[in-house]
Amino acid sequence: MPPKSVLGRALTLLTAFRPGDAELTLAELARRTGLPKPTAHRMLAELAEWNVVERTPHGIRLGMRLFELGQLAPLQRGLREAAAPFLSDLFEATHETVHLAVPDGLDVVYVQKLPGRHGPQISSRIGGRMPAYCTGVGKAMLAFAPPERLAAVVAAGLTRRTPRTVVAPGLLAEELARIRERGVAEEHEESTVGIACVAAPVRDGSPHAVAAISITGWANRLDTARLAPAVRTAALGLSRAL
Amino acid sequence: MPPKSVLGRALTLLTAFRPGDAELTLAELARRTGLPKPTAHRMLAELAEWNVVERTPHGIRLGMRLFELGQLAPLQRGLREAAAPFLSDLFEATHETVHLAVPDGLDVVYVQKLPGRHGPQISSRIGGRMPAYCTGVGKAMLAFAPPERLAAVVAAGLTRRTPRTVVAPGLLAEELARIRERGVAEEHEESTVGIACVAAPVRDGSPHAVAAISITGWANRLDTARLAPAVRTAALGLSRAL
DNA sequence: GATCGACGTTCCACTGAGAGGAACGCTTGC
DNA sequence: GCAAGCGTTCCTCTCAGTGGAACGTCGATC
Repeated sequence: MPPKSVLGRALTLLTAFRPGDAELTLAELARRTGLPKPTAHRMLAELAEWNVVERTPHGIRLGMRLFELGQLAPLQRGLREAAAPFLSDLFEATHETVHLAVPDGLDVVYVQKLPGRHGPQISSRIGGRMPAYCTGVGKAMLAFAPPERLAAVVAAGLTRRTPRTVVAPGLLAEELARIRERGVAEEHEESTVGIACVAAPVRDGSPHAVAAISITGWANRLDTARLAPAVRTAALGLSRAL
Repeated sequence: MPPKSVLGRALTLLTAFRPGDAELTLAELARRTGLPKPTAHRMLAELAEWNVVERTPHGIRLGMRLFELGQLAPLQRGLREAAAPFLSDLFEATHETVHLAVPDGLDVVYVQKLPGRHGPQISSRIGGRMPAYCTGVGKAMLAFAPPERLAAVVAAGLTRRTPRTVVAPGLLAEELARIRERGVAEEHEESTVGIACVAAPVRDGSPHAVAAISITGWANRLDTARLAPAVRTAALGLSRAL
Protein backbone atom coordinates (compact mmCIF):
# COMPACT_ATOMS: atom_id res chain seq x y z
CA MET A 1 0.00 0.00 0.00
CA PRO A 2 1.99 2.98 -1.23
CA PRO A 3 1.52 6.43 0.31
CA LYS A 4 -0.81 8.72 -1.57
CA SER A 5 1.38 11.80 -1.56
CA VAL A 6 3.76 12.39 -4.43
CA LEU A 7 6.71 12.77 -2.13
CA GLY A 8 5.94 9.61 -0.26
CA ARG A 9 5.62 7.69 -3.48
CA ALA A 10 8.87 9.01 -4.85
CA LEU A 11 10.70 8.07 -1.67
CA THR A 12 9.08 4.65 -1.75
CA LEU A 13 10.59 4.23 -5.19
CA LEU A 14 14.04 5.24 -4.01
CA THR A 15 13.97 3.09 -0.92
CA ALA A 16 12.89 0.15 -3.04
CA PHE A 17 16.55 -0.14 -4.00
CA ARG A 18 18.30 -2.48 -1.63
CA PRO A 19 22.03 -2.91 -1.14
CA GLY A 20 22.28 -5.82 -3.54
CA ASP A 21 20.42 -4.16 -6.40
CA ALA A 22 22.66 -2.61 -9.00
CA GLU A 23 19.75 -1.68 -11.19
CA LEU A 24 16.05 -2.49 -11.31
CA THR A 25 13.54 -2.53 -14.14
CA LEU A 26 10.51 -0.29 -14.19
CA ALA A 27 8.24 -3.29 -13.79
CA GLU A 28 10.20 -4.56 -10.80
CA LEU A 29 10.02 -1.16 -9.13
CA ALA A 30 6.29 -0.94 -9.76
CA ARG A 31 5.89 -4.37 -8.22
CA ARG A 32 7.97 -3.62 -5.15
CA THR A 33 6.33 -0.32 -4.42
CA GLY A 34 2.79 -1.27 -5.39
CA LEU A 35 2.61 1.76 -7.69
CA PRO A 36 0.80 1.56 -11.05
CA LYS A 37 3.31 1.29 -13.86
CA PRO A 38 2.50 4.61 -15.56
CA THR A 39 2.84 6.40 -12.24
CA ALA A 40 6.24 4.89 -11.51
CA HIS A 41 7.28 5.62 -15.06
CA ARG A 42 6.37 9.28 -14.85
CA MET A 43 8.07 9.78 -11.51
CA LEU A 44 11.24 8.02 -12.49
CA ALA A 45 11.40 10.11 -15.64
CA GLU A 46 11.40 13.24 -13.53
CA LEU A 47 13.90 11.86 -11.04
CA ALA A 48 16.13 10.97 -13.97
CA GLU A 49 16.06 14.56 -15.17
CA TRP A 50 17.60 15.53 -11.87
CA ASN A 51 20.10 12.70 -12.01
CA VAL A 52 18.68 11.30 -8.82
CA VAL A 53 18.22 8.10 -10.77
CA GLU A 54 19.86 7.14 -14.05
CA ARG A 55 18.37 5.23 -16.92
CA THR A 56 20.57 2.47 -18.25
CA PRO A 57 19.88 0.34 -21.32
CA HIS A 58 18.30 -2.37 -19.17
CA GLY A 59 16.92 -0.62 -16.14
CA ILE A 60 17.17 2.14 -13.62
CA ARG A 61 19.77 2.76 -10.96
CA LEU A 62 20.33 5.32 -8.26
CA GLY A 63 22.19 8.30 -9.62
CA MET A 64 25.13 10.47 -8.89
CA ARG A 65 23.17 13.43 -7.55
CA LEU A 66 21.80 11.26 -4.77
CA PHE A 67 25.34 10.43 -3.78
CA GLU A 68 26.32 14.08 -3.85
CA LEU A 69 23.32 15.16 -1.80
CA GLY A 70 23.92 12.46 0.75
CA GLN A 71 27.45 13.68 1.25
CA LEU A 72 26.13 17.09 2.27
CA ALA A 73 24.39 15.70 5.36
CA PRO A 74 26.24 17.78 7.93
CA LEU A 75 26.46 15.26 10.72
CA GLN A 76 28.26 12.69 8.63
CA ARG A 77 30.38 15.21 6.82
CA GLY A 78 31.79 17.13 9.76
CA LEU A 79 32.32 13.98 11.73
CA ARG A 80 34.04 12.16 8.92
CA GLU A 81 36.37 15.00 8.11
CA ALA A 82 37.41 15.37 11.70
CA ALA A 83 37.83 11.63 12.05
CA ALA A 84 39.87 10.99 8.91
CA PRO A 85 43.34 11.47 10.38
CA PHE A 86 42.58 9.41 13.45
CA LEU A 87 41.20 6.57 11.37
CA SER A 88 44.21 6.67 9.07
CA ASP A 89 46.58 6.46 12.01
CA LEU A 90 44.67 3.58 13.48
CA PHE A 91 44.66 1.77 10.18
CA GLU A 92 48.33 2.27 9.70
CA ALA A 93 49.19 1.09 13.18
CA THR A 94 47.10 -2.08 12.97
CA HIS A 95 46.32 -2.88 9.34
CA GLU A 96 42.96 -4.18 10.41
CA THR A 97 39.55 -2.98 9.23
CA VAL A 98 38.66 0.35 10.85
CA HIS A 99 35.07 1.57 11.21
CA LEU A 100 33.46 4.86 12.15
CA ALA A 101 29.76 4.65 13.02
CA VAL A 102 26.96 6.84 14.36
CA PRO A 103 23.82 5.82 16.26
CA ASP A 104 20.41 6.01 14.58
CA GLY A 105 17.36 4.68 16.33
CA LEU A 106 18.00 1.08 17.34
CA ASP A 107 20.84 0.69 14.88
CA VAL A 108 24.26 1.94 14.08
CA VAL A 109 25.05 3.39 10.66
CA TYR A 110 28.57 3.10 9.30
CA VAL A 111 29.96 6.41 8.14
CA GLN A 112 33.47 5.38 7.17
CA LYS A 113 35.29 2.10 6.62
CA LEU A 114 38.90 1.36 5.85
CA PRO A 115 39.02 -2.32 4.93
CA GLY A 116 42.06 -4.22 6.24
CA ARG A 117 44.08 -5.90 3.55
CA HIS A 118 44.44 -9.31 5.11
CA GLY A 119 41.43 -9.33 7.41
CA PRO A 120 38.12 -11.07 6.78
CA GLN A 121 35.64 -9.80 4.21
CA ILE A 122 33.26 -7.94 6.46
CA SER A 123 29.76 -7.35 5.24
CA SER A 124 29.56 -3.85 6.70
CA ARG A 125 29.12 -1.04 4.21
CA ILE A 126 29.42 2.71 4.39
CA GLY A 127 25.81 3.80 4.81
CA GLY A 128 24.91 0.30 6.01
CA ARG A 129 23.07 -0.58 9.23
CA MET A 130 23.62 -3.09 11.99
CA PRO A 131 21.74 -3.59 15.27
CA ALA A 132 23.33 -1.72 18.15
CA TYR A 133 23.13 -4.45 20.80
CA CYS A 134 25.39 -6.96 19.12
CA THR A 135 28.15 -4.86 17.58
CA GLY A 136 31.22 -3.32 19.14
CA VAL A 137 30.43 0.21 17.99
CA GLY A 138 26.79 -0.26 18.95
CA LYS A 139 27.60 -1.34 22.50
CA ALA A 140 30.18 1.40 22.89
CA MET A 141 27.55 4.00 22.00
CA LEU A 142 24.75 2.30 23.94
CA ALA A 143 26.91 2.44 27.07
CA PHE A 144 27.01 6.21 26.77
CA ALA A 145 23.50 6.82 25.49
CA PRO A 146 20.40 8.19 27.21
CA PRO A 147 18.74 5.34 29.10
CA GLU A 148 15.65 5.53 26.87
CA ARG A 149 17.73 4.31 24.00
CA LEU A 150 18.78 1.14 25.80
CA ALA A 151 15.18 0.64 26.89
CA ALA A 152 14.00 0.96 23.29
CA VAL A 153 16.61 -1.49 22.08
CA VAL A 154 15.66 -4.03 24.73
CA ALA A 155 11.95 -3.48 24.08
CA ALA A 156 12.46 -4.20 20.39
CA GLY A 157 13.92 -7.56 21.39
CA LEU A 158 17.43 -9.01 21.34
CA THR A 159 17.57 -11.54 18.54
CA ARG A 160 20.12 -14.34 18.70
CA ARG A 161 22.32 -13.89 15.63
CA THR A 162 25.09 -16.29 16.62
CA PRO A 163 25.59 -18.69 19.54
CA ARG A 164 27.47 -15.95 21.37
CA THR A 165 24.98 -13.11 20.94
CA VAL A 166 23.96 -11.59 24.26
CA VAL A 167 20.18 -11.86 24.36
CA ALA A 168 19.49 -11.42 28.08
CA PRO A 169 18.74 -7.76 28.91
CA GLY A 170 20.38 -8.21 32.32
CA LEU A 171 23.63 -9.47 30.84
CA LEU A 172 23.62 -6.66 28.30
CA ALA A 173 23.20 -4.07 31.07
CA GLU A 174 26.09 -5.59 33.00
CA GLU A 175 28.26 -5.52 29.94
CA LEU A 176 27.41 -1.88 29.27
CA ALA A 177 28.38 -1.03 32.85
CA ARG A 178 31.74 -2.71 32.26
CA ILE A 179 32.15 -0.72 29.06
CA ARG A 180 31.39 2.56 30.84
CA GLU A 181 34.06 1.67 33.37
CA ARG A 182 36.75 0.65 30.89
CA GLY A 183 35.90 3.07 28.09
CA VAL A 184 36.20 0.27 25.56
CA ALA A 185 33.72 -2.24 24.15
CA GLU A 186 34.59 -5.65 22.78
CA GLU A 187 32.61 -8.01 20.63
CA HIS A 188 33.46 -11.65 20.12
CA GLU A 189 31.38 -13.35 17.46
CA GLU A 190 28.16 -11.77 18.71
CA SER A 191 27.00 -10.52 15.33
CA THR A 192 28.96 -12.76 12.95
CA VAL A 193 30.71 -16.04 13.59
CA GLY A 194 34.49 -15.79 13.29
CA ILE A 195 34.69 -12.04 13.72
CA ALA A 196 35.66 -9.91 16.70
CA CYS A 197 36.08 -6.22 17.30
CA VAL A 198 37.18 -3.55 19.75
CA ALA A 199 35.36 -0.22 19.85
CA ALA A 200 35.45 3.04 21.76
CA PRO A 201 32.87 5.82 22.02
CA VAL A 202 33.38 9.32 20.63
CA ARG A 203 31.83 12.20 22.55
CA ASP A 204 31.49 15.86 21.72
CA GLY A 205 31.34 17.39 25.15
CA SER A 206 27.83 16.18 25.89
CA PRO A 207 27.61 13.15 28.18
CA HIS A 208 26.35 11.00 25.32
CA ALA A 209 28.28 9.27 22.55
CA VAL A 210 27.87 10.79 19.08
CA ALA A 211 29.90 8.13 17.28
CA ALA A 212 32.23 5.20 17.80
CA ILE A 213 35.45 3.93 16.30
CA SER A 214 36.28 0.25 16.00
CA ILE A 215 38.83 -2.24 14.77
CA THR A 216 37.54 -5.50 13.36
CA GLY A 217 39.27 -8.75 12.44
CA TRP A 218 39.32 -12.54 12.75
CA ALA A 219 38.10 -13.60 16.17
CA ASN A 220 40.96 -16.03 16.65
CA ARG A 221 43.67 -13.62 15.61
CA LEU A 222 42.58 -10.21 16.86
CA ASP A 223 44.37 -9.37 20.11
CA THR A 224 41.67 -7.18 21.59
CA ALA A 225 43.53 -6.49 24.83
CA ARG A 226 46.51 -5.17 22.92
CA LEU A 227 44.44 -3.06 20.50
CA ALA A 228 42.11 -1.56 23.09
CA PRO A 229 44.41 1.31 24.09
CA ALA A 230 44.95 2.31 20.46
CA VAL A 231 41.22 2.43 19.72
CA ARG A 232 40.55 4.27 22.95
CA THR A 233 43.25 6.81 22.20
CA ALA A 234 41.91 7.44 18.70
CA ALA A 235 38.38 7.90 20.04
CA LEU A 236 39.55 10.28 22.75
CA GLY A 237 41.59 12.23 20.23
CA LEU A 238 38.58 12.59 17.97
CA SER A 239 36.39 13.55 20.92
CA ARG A 240 38.79 16.33 21.75
CA ALA A 241 38.86 17.50 18.14
CA LEU A 242 35.08 17.94 18.07
CA MET B 1 11.25 30.47 -10.52
CA PRO B 2 10.70 27.06 -8.89
CA PRO B 3 9.40 24.11 -10.90
CA LYS B 4 5.67 23.47 -10.63
CA SER B 5 5.85 19.76 -10.02
CA VAL B 6 5.98 18.50 -6.47
CA LEU B 7 9.08 16.45 -7.14
CA GLY B 8 10.91 19.31 -8.73
CA ARG B 9 10.08 21.55 -5.82
CA ALA B 10 11.20 19.04 -3.26
CA LEU B 11 14.49 18.57 -5.06
CA THR B 12 14.91 22.32 -5.31
CA LEU B 13 14.62 22.41 -1.54
CA LEU B 14 17.24 19.72 -1.07
CA THR B 15 19.67 21.22 -3.54
CA ALA B 16 19.28 24.58 -1.81
CA PHE B 17 21.68 23.20 0.78
CA ARG B 18 25.21 24.09 -0.17
CA PRO B 19 28.41 22.60 1.23
CA GLY B 20 28.87 25.31 3.82
CA ASP B 21 25.34 25.14 5.22
CA ALA B 22 25.04 23.06 8.33
CA GLU B 23 21.40 23.94 8.76
CA LEU B 24 18.99 26.42 7.23
CA THR B 25 15.81 28.02 8.53
CA LEU B 26 12.47 27.54 6.85
CA ALA B 27 12.41 31.19 5.81
CA GLU B 28 15.87 30.96 4.29
CA LEU B 29 14.90 27.85 2.33
CA ALA B 30 11.74 29.52 1.09
CA ARG B 31 13.80 32.51 0.00
CA ARG B 32 16.44 30.49 -1.81
CA THR B 33 13.98 28.29 -3.62
CA GLY B 34 11.36 30.93 -4.33
CA LEU B 35 8.69 28.69 -2.82
CA PRO B 36 5.86 30.14 -0.74
CA LYS B 37 6.52 29.55 2.94
CA PRO B 38 3.55 27.25 3.60
CA THR B 39 4.52 25.10 0.65
CA ALA B 40 8.09 24.73 1.82
CA HIS B 41 6.85 24.05 5.31
CA ARG B 42 4.52 21.29 4.24
CA MET B 43 7.11 19.59 2.05
CA LEU B 44 9.85 19.74 4.65
CA ALA B 45 7.47 18.26 7.20
CA GLU B 46 6.96 15.27 4.95
CA LEU B 47 10.65 14.95 4.14
CA ALA B 48 11.36 15.04 7.86
CA GLU B 49 9.03 12.09 8.41
CA TRP B 50 11.27 10.09 6.13
CA ASN B 51 14.41 11.36 7.80
CA VAL B 52 15.52 12.86 4.52
CA VAL B 53 15.80 16.11 6.42
CA GLU B 54 15.92 16.59 10.18
CA ARG B 55 14.38 19.32 12.25
CA THR B 56 16.71 20.84 14.77
CA PRO B 57 15.78 23.43 17.42
CA HIS B 58 16.91 26.25 15.15
CA GLY B 59 16.47 25.02 11.63
CA ILE B 60 16.52 22.17 9.19
CA ARG B 61 19.41 20.05 8.00
CA LEU B 62 19.86 17.19 5.57
CA GLY B 63 19.17 13.90 7.25
CA MET B 64 20.65 10.51 7.71
CA ARG B 65 18.43 8.70 5.25
CA LEU B 66 19.74 10.88 2.45
CA PHE B 67 23.24 9.78 3.35
CA GLU B 68 22.18 6.14 3.40
CA LEU B 69 20.40 6.38 0.07
CA GLY B 70 23.34 8.11 -1.53
CA GLN B 71 25.62 5.30 -0.49
CA LEU B 72 23.47 2.83 -2.44
CA ALA B 73 24.30 4.49 -5.76
CA PRO B 74 25.87 1.47 -7.43
CA LEU B 75 28.55 3.20 -9.44
CA GLN B 76 30.16 4.82 -6.45
CA ARG B 77 29.67 1.86 -4.20
CA GLY B 78 31.15 -0.86 -6.35
CA LEU B 79 33.98 1.34 -7.43
CA ARG B 80 34.85 2.45 -3.95
CA GLU B 81 34.81 -1.02 -2.53
CA ALA B 82 37.08 -2.29 -5.23
CA ALA B 83 39.36 0.70 -4.88
CA ALA B 84 39.72 0.70 -1.10
CA PRO B 85 42.75 -1.60 -0.84
CA PHE B 86 44.62 0.18 -3.63
CA LEU B 87 43.99 3.57 -2.09
CA SER B 88 45.11 2.34 1.31
CA ASP B 89 48.34 1.01 -0.14
CA LEU B 90 49.00 4.23 -1.95
CA PHE B 91 48.34 6.24 1.17
CA GLU B 92 50.59 4.09 3.24
CA ALA B 93 53.41 4.27 0.73
CA THR B 94 53.27 8.05 0.34
CA HIS B 95 51.39 9.56 3.29
CA GLU B 96 50.01 12.18 0.94
CA THR B 97 46.36 12.92 0.25
CA VAL B 98 44.83 10.25 -2.00
CA HIS B 99 41.73 10.86 -4.14
CA LEU B 100 39.39 8.67 -6.12
CA ALA B 101 37.16 10.52 -8.58
CA VAL B 102 34.64 9.78 -11.33
CA PRO B 103 33.66 11.92 -14.32
CA ASP B 104 30.26 13.61 -14.44
CA GLY B 105 29.44 16.02 -17.22
CA LEU B 106 32.12 18.67 -17.35
CA ASP B 107 33.27 17.98 -13.83
CA VAL B 108 34.85 15.37 -11.70
CA VAL B 109 33.15 14.18 -8.52
CA TYR B 110 35.29 12.90 -5.68
CA VAL B 111 34.19 9.53 -4.43
CA GLN B 112 36.85 8.86 -1.83
CA LYS B 113 39.52 10.89 -0.09
CA LEU B 114 42.22 9.90 2.35
CA PRO B 115 43.66 13.14 3.69
CA GLY B 116 47.42 13.13 4.20
CA ARG B 117 48.47 14.00 7.70
CA HIS B 118 51.14 16.56 6.92
CA GLY B 119 49.96 17.73 3.52
CA PRO B 120 48.04 20.90 2.75
CA GLN B 121 44.38 21.31 3.71
CA ILE B 122 42.78 20.58 0.39
CA SER B 123 39.32 21.90 -0.23
CA SER B 124 38.15 18.79 -2.05
CA ARG B 125 35.31 16.91 -0.42
CA ILE B 126 33.83 13.47 -0.92
CA GLY B 127 30.81 14.21 -3.08
CA GLY B 128 32.37 17.51 -4.13
CA ARG B 129 32.91 18.74 -7.68
CA MET B 130 35.82 20.31 -9.54
CA PRO B 131 36.18 21.22 -13.23
CA ALA B 132 37.80 18.45 -15.25
CA TYR B 133 40.18 20.56 -17.32
CA CYS B 134 42.31 21.89 -14.47
CA THR B 135 42.64 18.95 -12.11
CA GLY B 136 44.91 15.94 -12.26
CA VAL B 137 42.09 13.41 -12.06
CA GLY B 138 40.06 15.43 -14.54
CA LYS B 139 42.81 15.52 -17.15
CA ALA B 140 43.60 11.85 -16.62
CA MET B 141 39.98 10.98 -17.40
CA LEU B 142 39.62 13.53 -20.17
CA ALA B 143 42.59 11.99 -21.95
CA PHE B 144 40.72 8.69 -22.13
CA ALA B 145 37.22 10.03 -22.70
CA PRO B 146 35.03 10.08 -25.81
CA PRO B 147 36.05 13.11 -27.90
CA GLU B 148 32.62 14.72 -27.38
CA ARG B 149 33.45 15.16 -23.74
CA LEU B 150 36.57 17.16 -24.44
CA ALA B 151 34.65 19.18 -26.99
CA ALA B 152 31.96 19.93 -24.44
CA VAL B 153 34.52 20.97 -21.85
CA VAL B 154 36.24 23.29 -24.30
CA ALA B 155 32.93 24.66 -25.50
CA ALA B 156 31.94 25.53 -21.94
CA GLY B 157 35.09 27.61 -21.71
CA LEU B 158 38.38 27.18 -19.87
CA THR B 159 38.43 29.67 -17.03
CA ARG B 160 41.74 30.85 -15.63
CA ARG B 161 41.73 29.81 -11.98
CA THR B 162 45.41 30.46 -11.27
CA PRO B 163 48.29 31.93 -13.28
CA ARG B 164 49.21 28.41 -14.37
CA THR B 165 45.79 27.19 -15.49
CA VAL B 166 45.84 25.92 -19.08
CA VAL B 167 43.21 27.96 -20.88
CA ALA B 168 44.21 27.42 -24.51
CA PRO B 169 42.28 24.51 -26.05
CA GLY B 170 45.30 23.66 -28.22
CA LEU B 171 47.63 23.38 -25.27
CA LEU B 172 45.10 21.29 -23.40
CA ALA B 173 44.82 18.89 -26.35
CA GLU B 174 48.60 18.57 -26.52
CA GLU B 175 48.77 17.88 -22.84
CA LEU B 176 46.08 15.21 -23.11
CA ALA B 177 48.04 13.53 -25.90
CA ARG B 178 51.08 13.46 -23.62
CA ILE B 179 48.94 11.95 -20.86
CA ARG B 180 47.63 9.25 -23.20
CA GLU B 181 51.20 8.39 -24.05
CA ARG B 182 52.56 8.32 -20.52
CA GLY B 183 49.45 6.99 -18.75
CA VAL B 184 49.88 9.62 -16.05
CA ALA B 185 48.58 13.17 -15.64
CA GLU B 186 50.23 15.87 -13.62
CA GLU B 187 48.89 19.14 -12.36
CA HIS B 188 51.05 21.97 -11.03
CA GLU B 189 49.08 24.79 -9.45
CA GLU B 190 46.50 24.78 -12.25
CA SER B 191 43.47 24.70 -9.96
CA THR B 192 44.89 26.00 -6.69
CA VAL B 193 48.07 27.92 -6.03
CA GLY B 194 50.62 25.95 -4.05
CA ILE B 195 49.17 22.53 -4.79
CA ALA B 196 50.24 19.84 -7.23
CA CYS B 197 49.08 16.36 -8.03
CA VAL B 198 49.73 13.19 -10.00
CA ALA B 199 46.83 11.17 -11.35
CA ALA B 200 46.22 8.05 -13.41
CA PRO B 201 43.07 6.84 -15.16
CA VAL B 202 41.14 3.73 -14.16
CA ARG B 203 39.49 1.72 -16.93
CA ASP B 204 37.09 -1.18 -16.82
CA GLY B 205 37.81 -2.88 -20.09
CA SER B 206 36.14 -0.24 -22.20
CA PRO B 207 38.49 2.20 -23.93
CA HIS B 208 37.26 5.04 -21.74
CA ALA B 209 38.25 5.96 -18.21
CA VAL B 210 35.61 5.31 -15.54
CA ALA B 211 37.56 6.87 -12.70
CA ALA B 212 40.95 8.22 -11.71
CA ILE B 213 43.27 7.98 -8.73
CA SER B 214 45.50 10.82 -7.61
CA ILE B 215 48.05 11.91 -5.03
CA THR B 216 47.99 15.54 -3.98
CA GLY B 217 50.41 17.64 -1.96
CA TRP B 218 52.41 20.85 -1.73
CA ALA B 219 53.61 21.91 -5.16
CA ASN B 220 57.14 22.61 -3.96
CA ARG B 221 57.51 19.34 -2.09
CA LEU B 222 55.63 16.74 -4.13
CA ASP B 223 58.06 14.73 -6.26
CA THR B 224 55.69 13.95 -9.10
CA ALA B 225 58.22 12.03 -11.15
CA ARG B 226 58.95 9.71 -8.26
CA LEU B 227 55.27 9.19 -7.37
CA ALA B 228 53.99 8.67 -10.91
CA PRO B 229 54.78 4.94 -11.08
CA ALA B 230 53.04 4.29 -7.77
CA VAL B 231 49.87 6.07 -8.87
CA ARG B 232 49.96 4.37 -12.24
CA THR B 233 50.40 0.97 -10.64
CA ALA B 234 47.50 1.52 -8.28
CA ALA B 235 45.27 2.65 -11.15
CA LEU B 236 46.24 -0.33 -13.28
CA GLY B 237 45.65 -2.68 -10.37
CA LEU B 238 42.19 -1.26 -9.84
CA SER B 239 41.48 -1.41 -13.57
CA ARG B 240 42.29 -5.09 -13.53
CA ALA B 241 40.11 -5.68 -10.47
CA LEU B 242 37.04 -4.22 -12.23
C1' DG C 1 7.26 48.31 27.87
C1' DA C 2 5.49 49.38 23.45
C1' DT C 3 6.52 48.67 18.66
C1' DC C 4 8.34 46.35 15.08
C1' DG C 5 9.81 42.77 11.90
C1' DA C 6 10.78 38.03 11.09
C1' DC C 7 10.01 33.75 12.54
C1' DG C 8 7.31 29.03 12.30
C1' DT C 9 2.69 27.46 11.99
C1' DT C 10 -2.41 26.73 10.84
C1' DC C 11 -6.54 27.18 8.09
C1' DC C 12 -9.26 26.26 4.08
C1' DA C 13 -11.59 27.22 -0.58
C1' DC C 14 -9.83 26.64 -5.09
C1' DT C 15 -7.68 24.18 -8.97
C1' DG C 16 -4.46 22.15 -12.05
C1' DA C 17 -0.82 18.63 -11.38
C1' DG C 18 -0.97 14.09 -11.06
C1' DA C 19 -3.30 9.79 -11.53
C1' DG C 20 -3.89 5.34 -13.72
C1' DG C 21 -7.00 2.30 -16.74
C1' DA C 22 -6.69 1.17 -21.39
C1' DA C 23 -4.20 0.22 -25.17
C1' DC C 24 0.21 0.62 -27.75
C1' DG C 25 4.39 -1.70 -30.28
C1' DC C 26 8.37 -4.37 -29.15
C1' DT C 27 11.24 -8.15 -27.57
C1' DT C 28 11.89 -12.70 -25.64
C1' DG C 29 11.16 -17.52 -24.99
C1' DC C 30 8.14 -21.44 -25.52
C1' DG D 1 2.92 -18.37 -34.08
C1' DC D 2 1.51 -17.25 -29.83
C1' DA D 3 1.73 -15.65 -25.09
C1' DA D 4 3.76 -13.05 -21.56
C1' DG D 5 6.23 -9.36 -20.19
C1' DC D 6 8.45 -5.26 -21.14
C1' DG D 7 8.53 0.13 -21.56
C1' DT D 8 5.74 3.76 -23.27
C1' DT D 9 1.79 6.96 -24.57
C1' DC D 10 -2.81 8.83 -24.24
C1' DC D 11 -6.36 11.27 -22.08
C1' DT D 12 -10.20 12.08 -18.90
C1' DC D 13 -11.15 12.75 -14.15
C1' DT D 14 -10.30 14.14 -9.40
C1' DC D 15 -8.37 14.95 -5.16
C1' DA D 16 -3.65 16.12 -3.43
C1' DG D 17 -1.46 20.06 -3.31
C1' DT D 18 -1.68 24.99 -3.25
C1' DG D 19 -0.71 29.51 -1.14
C1' DG D 20 -2.94 33.97 0.46
C1' DA D 21 -4.41 35.39 4.78
C1' DA D 22 -3.88 35.43 9.40
C1' DC D 23 -2.04 33.35 13.68
C1' DG D 24 0.99 33.46 18.20
C1' DT D 25 5.80 34.07 19.55
C1' DC D 26 10.16 35.61 19.90
C1' DG D 27 14.24 39.26 20.06
C1' DA D 28 15.77 43.52 18.68
C1' DT D 29 15.14 48.49 18.79
C1' DC D 30 13.49 52.80 20.36
